[in-house]
Amino acid sequence: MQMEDYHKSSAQYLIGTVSKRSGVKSDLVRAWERRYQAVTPTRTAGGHRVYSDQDIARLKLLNQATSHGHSISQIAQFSLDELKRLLQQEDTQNYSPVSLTGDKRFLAEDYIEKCYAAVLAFDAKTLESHFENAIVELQSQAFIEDLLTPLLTRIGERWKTGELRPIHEHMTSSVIRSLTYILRNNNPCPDHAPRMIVSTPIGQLHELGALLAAIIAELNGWQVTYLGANLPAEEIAAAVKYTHSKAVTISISFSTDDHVIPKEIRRLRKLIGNDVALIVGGRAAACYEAVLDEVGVLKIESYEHFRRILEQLVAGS
Amino acid sequence: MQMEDYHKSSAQYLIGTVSKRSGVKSDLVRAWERRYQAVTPTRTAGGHRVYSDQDIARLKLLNQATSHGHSISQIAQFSLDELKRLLQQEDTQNYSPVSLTGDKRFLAEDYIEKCYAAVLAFDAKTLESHFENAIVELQSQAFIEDLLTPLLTRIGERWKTGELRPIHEHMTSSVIRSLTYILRNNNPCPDHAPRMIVSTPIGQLHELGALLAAIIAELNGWQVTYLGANLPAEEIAAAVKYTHSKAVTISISFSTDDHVIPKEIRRLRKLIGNDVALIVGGRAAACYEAVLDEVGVLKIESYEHFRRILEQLVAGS
DNA sequence: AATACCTATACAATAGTTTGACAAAAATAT
DNA sequence: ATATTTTTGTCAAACTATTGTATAGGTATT
Repeated sequence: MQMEDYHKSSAQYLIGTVSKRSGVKSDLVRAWERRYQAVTPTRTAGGHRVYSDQDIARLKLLNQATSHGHSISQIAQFSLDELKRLLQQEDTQNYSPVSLTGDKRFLAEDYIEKCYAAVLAFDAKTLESHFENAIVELQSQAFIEDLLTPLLTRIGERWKTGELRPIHEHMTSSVIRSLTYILRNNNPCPDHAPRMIVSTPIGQLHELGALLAAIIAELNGWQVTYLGANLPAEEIAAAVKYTHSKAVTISISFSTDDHVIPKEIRRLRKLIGNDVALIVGGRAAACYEAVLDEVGVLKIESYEHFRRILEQLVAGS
Repeated sequence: MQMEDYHKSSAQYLIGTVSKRSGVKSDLVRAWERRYQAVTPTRTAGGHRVYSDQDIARLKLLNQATSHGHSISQIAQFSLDELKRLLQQEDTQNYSPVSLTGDKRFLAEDYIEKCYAAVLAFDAKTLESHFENAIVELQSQAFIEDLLTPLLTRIGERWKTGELRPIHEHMTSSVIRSLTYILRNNNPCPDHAPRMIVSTPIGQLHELGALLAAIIAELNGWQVTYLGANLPAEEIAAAVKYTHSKAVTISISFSTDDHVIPKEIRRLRKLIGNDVALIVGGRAAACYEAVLDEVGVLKIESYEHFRRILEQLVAGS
């Protein structure tokens, strides 16, 4: 999985580079290894030591710690976290930092608050940096489920009450769209992944739901083409044809009293044929129950439910 | 299938070309192949090595990575993605490699063709990978100027003639939006960068122009908040207030005969006041000359001109 | 025929390895 | 307080690995 790739690609530096980066002389690096196993590099076929980024970080911290008066023999075997804590305690003689042991649910809630605050303050940079940290801390899975889904739901609600303006949503989707890149690279999709088109029908300008669906599908092994909001049925159908997609997901966030949406859905079904799965999600999807049932649509009821739908589609082909 | 033909048809360079483009001497390219299988070119009937674009990008990255202290034997077999990640992490610590003299203009034209072909084939994955390689090969600056600008212009034209459909544009902007992330990380913006809002006025659904403006501004040291397309003046103005922006850039791609645009522009100027610069670009901007002059708008005439505007705004504050 | 590319081998410059020694500093015992 | 250990950083010698480059003789392409 990702973890393994990550480790594989992190064994890479020879001792000279490590020395420059960490500030610990080569001889000393070797001595610390010999005497206390402070680091345990792998070796090349020829016997040269090969270090990872973690090792460099470790040596940096050890170096700092020793110059703060700690004896190398005592701290050589500390973990990265322990070393960080050590130095933090010393730098800021204040109280101890956050407990890292807390379960992810709590962590995610914390992030939701921070992210929502950034949205409210219209601070894209901070929002992006919170997201980046959250992806690392929570792993993609929990990031989507425990942070992104509830956050976007909340944004949808607050938008209705007038606490948030359209631009808050625009800004948020802009940030999330650029994050897609990281998420995709964390989970490179297989070569013969099933394809999917994600969009929003004409008249529906809110794209957060669609964006979320696209991300979830990508993380579950689909190759997604995300088209953004507000597209007529013909266009969506054309994209399906071009990409030979097996499924289309559209998101409906607001109900309108005209008949545009039902018409579009019927048209879309006719254009893509019955072999392509049509999936509909979004807060207002329930308002069109009748049409959806009529044309054979899979309705998304929850995050879990969407995942099950995706799995079944892969299995049943 | 088309996909595969398409990929295969791009394997075509001999070692001399590869050497010039990647900056790795021919002898060394061969040595890296012999010793570590860093690249695995195909061969002509006569035994000459034949390389693909991917190989060139790969060698370029390997070259950069080695000058960053990685040992070639350790990284030679890394995938393109792993190498990119490697260098991205390091770009955070800043380090600018020497740019080669090779004529980028020609290279960029080559990329334009490839990218356009991918757009036409509606192949998002390939398009993204071309963009990624191009950013590495051309450096951000030339990527924008010699590849992205002409490519988007061409897409705009072909859209008019009906060769391309709306979804082609949607797909392209989707890909470019997620690339924003790389570009931003290549050029981290300073802490006290001037801020700018970029959007498209109500009724204008084409966002490629705005997207381009946002990217250019970011590369020139602005902190940009990109809001996407189709926003009323009130919203744009609110975003300006929230972010304390010094400038607003809006893009107008199509002229409509109603009076929506002129009204929106007048309203926008009134709402943001005279202290905030109002910049307008886009193919159809010229159609509204009268209003633009009336309310004091900076019109973008070319890539170069836009950059000058940006510089003057920074200087004159 | 000229140029560019091929293989194979060689070679020098770095940069890394081990083993062991040594003195300054710090800790401990007297 | 003084003497004795222990810890710790540094260095040197002899040797090996890595890596970029060079040379020689031949082949492919234009």
